Amino acid sequence: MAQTQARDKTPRDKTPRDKTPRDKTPAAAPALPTTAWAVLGLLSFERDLSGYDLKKWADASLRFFYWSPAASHIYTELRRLERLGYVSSRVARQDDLRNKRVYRITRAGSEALAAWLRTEPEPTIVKHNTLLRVWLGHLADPAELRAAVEHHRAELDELLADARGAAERAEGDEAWRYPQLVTRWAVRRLELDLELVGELLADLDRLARSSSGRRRRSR
Amino acid sequence: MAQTQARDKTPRDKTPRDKTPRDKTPAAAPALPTTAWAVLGLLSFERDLSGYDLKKWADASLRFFYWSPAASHIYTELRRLERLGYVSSRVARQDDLRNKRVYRITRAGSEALAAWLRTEPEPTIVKHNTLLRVWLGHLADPAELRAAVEHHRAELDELLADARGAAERAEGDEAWRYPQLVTRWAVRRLELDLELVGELLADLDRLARSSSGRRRRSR
DNA sequence: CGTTGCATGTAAGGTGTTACATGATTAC
DNA sequence: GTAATCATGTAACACCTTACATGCAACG
Repeated sequence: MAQTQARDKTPRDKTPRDKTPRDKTPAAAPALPTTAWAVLGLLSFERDLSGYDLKKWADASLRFFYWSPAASHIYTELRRLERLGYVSSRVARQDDLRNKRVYRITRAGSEALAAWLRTEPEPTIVKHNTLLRVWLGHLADPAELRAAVEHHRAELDELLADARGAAERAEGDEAWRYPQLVTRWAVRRLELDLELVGELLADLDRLARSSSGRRRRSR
Repeated sequence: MAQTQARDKTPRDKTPRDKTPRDKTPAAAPALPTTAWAVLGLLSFERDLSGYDLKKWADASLRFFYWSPAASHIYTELRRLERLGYVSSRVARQDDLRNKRVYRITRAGSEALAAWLRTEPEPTIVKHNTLLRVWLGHLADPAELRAAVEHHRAELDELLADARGAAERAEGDEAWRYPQLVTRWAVRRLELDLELVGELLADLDRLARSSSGRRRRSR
């Protein structure tokens, strides 16, 4: 009962639902998709980042415990945040490269972000697409099932390597202690996940062996 | 680089994209949202289930390692599956209760499902909304941060209890060995998650103590 | 000379959610 | 009497993705 429900939207009251805040007081954080808060959060660490920078940052940090939005999505959210007054932007001239638009969090943005942090966290979302296939194992060829799980293991390996890299790179910096904490947590979690995958493979093999007596597989 | 990308859609070729299969040979599984396969998968275990039944089933199994679709969504997917010929339905009369429409997987449905199982699993999706808040800990009050994590722990506790219940209930049944395997896996994973949350709380406390010297919190 | 990185954005549309409507029966 | 369970469905729409367009600079 915990996993599904969502980021409570503003009650649907038929009016075209104006996105601009109805008054100046930012008391409670207005309903925004988590992506917007995540992008704003990235800008709370470093100023003058471009959409392109933010995408790279997201890939190098958010990705390990949340997920990384599409680049085009980041640009869209940035424009929304600017409309709300949560970020300001300016064009940074680069003589060697193309000019870029860099963003900076505003006072109002910091306050809104802090207010959002005080709201109750949405439930964790886990969609384990490999497990879903294992769950339907009675319809699959044991060897192919195994291959799917091993493919998943390879992905975890890669993700873990990346997360470890990120954890090392993040070391030492004062202001980044919380992201560090989370990155280390992500590493530990991926390690445990890999252990579980190992057990899963063993279970799978046992199951395949035990039913190989009257093996009546089509195809 | 693994977490984001998605269920590769059929290449966008401008034509209105007919959903009905273009010919009779079901060779490759047509692109369908995972939810559709999950619903079809539920029907591969038991026949003559109503939309209502399926929702309950999803809540009692899928939920622990995937997620549980909204009831209205299940009804929509069932109609799509029937249009595709993957399920058939009939009205089951009930004299005590309202009549209901029950569904059954067809031959074509089983084959399409098996074909889908042979496709490469989509990457695992994890959106850890509590960790996202911890990640932004420098903007939060330590006590409130702790409360958020404890709230998450309570949710995990509840989910774990439910998963354990499901694991017990599923025991013994021949045809359900794979779902059992997955449910047990989900239980183990939730247990590990709870351990990690404990560690996280300890880390958080350490961090809060170490920085309580020049505590300069706004508000 | 093709690919990769930098850099931004539009358009289309799929996936899934909430809100709500409806209505009967059983349980407290 | 009122809440919960059974049972199905429509409408609106938020969220996010892919495909694609554009263009320059550097690298091999």
